[in-house]
Amino acid sequence: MPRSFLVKTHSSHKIPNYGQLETQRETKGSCSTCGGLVVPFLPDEEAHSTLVGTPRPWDHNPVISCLPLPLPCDEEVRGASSPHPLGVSPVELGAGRVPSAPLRDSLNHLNLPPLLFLPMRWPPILGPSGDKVPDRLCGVVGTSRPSGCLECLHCHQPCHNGAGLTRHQHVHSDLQPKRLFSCKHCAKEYGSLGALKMHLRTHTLPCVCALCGKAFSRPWLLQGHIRTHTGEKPYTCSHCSRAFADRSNLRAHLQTHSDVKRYQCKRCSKTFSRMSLLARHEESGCCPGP
DNA sequence: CTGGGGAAGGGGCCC
DNA sequence: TGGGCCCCTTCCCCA
Repeated sequence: MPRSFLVKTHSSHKIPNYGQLETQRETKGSCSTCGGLVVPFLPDEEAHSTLVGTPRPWDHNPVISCLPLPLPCDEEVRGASSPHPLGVSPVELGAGRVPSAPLRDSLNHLNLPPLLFLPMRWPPILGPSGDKVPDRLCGVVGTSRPSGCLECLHCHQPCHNGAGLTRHQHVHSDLQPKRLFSCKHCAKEYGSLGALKMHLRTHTLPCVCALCGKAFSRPWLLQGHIRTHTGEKPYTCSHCSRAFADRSNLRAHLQTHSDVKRYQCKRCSKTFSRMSLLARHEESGCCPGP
């Protein structure tokens, strides 16, 4: 497929609105860790089976912010929903914080586990000294001890505060199921939401050239593209003084000056300056497959 | 067919 | 957490 097809022009593509996602997270009064949106709590299967209908330590000291629940639809928010798996109503869950339909759709497409949005009417969480625990500590899975400090649910290690508990629980990272964030546009999966967000840019192409309208996933790609308009070539070969707009192209060019080519055909030992040249060589029949 | 330049895509790392 | 940067790779085109 010609790569030109991969580049969406401004005229043919709606300008992506990343602000839509961002503004959804700026709602005041929500958890600053998850933005009231996406801190999935993933109990293992056993924990999940005991979770439903069974009082847990955090029922009384909800140090966790988000429980695995379906994304509520507007109807559910208004209280016309079916019984909740945890036996609580959307109102009890503080479902006043509900993402917009487009955002909800986006989140659902991310194949995230079902989420709950941060309850707004929970009583303040009190720390060891009786002070209110800041919102930033929510998302930590733990329970309070009689002494007032927090305790790890995995090994009962006492921690003085939520941050300490968070740090401690990194040692249990192998107990957490590995989560994958799936792209709604393609089948790719990523280990973090940040990586997925980065990938999503390759679909939305938010960086648009003001001169020709071509769109790119990242600003520096656009920067490199603009050089094709300006003719700027900041990367100069020290051997032949030839200049390039792209550092990688200079690197490839430097290979042409090298006596030793990096890529060698396993069959005929011929060497090539680029992998693509070697691949083409092999495809042309030097190394026929079995 | 081959070598090489140009342009661009995308993951990872660092600040 | 996001942006910038690095690096590698891929694809197209031309000599």
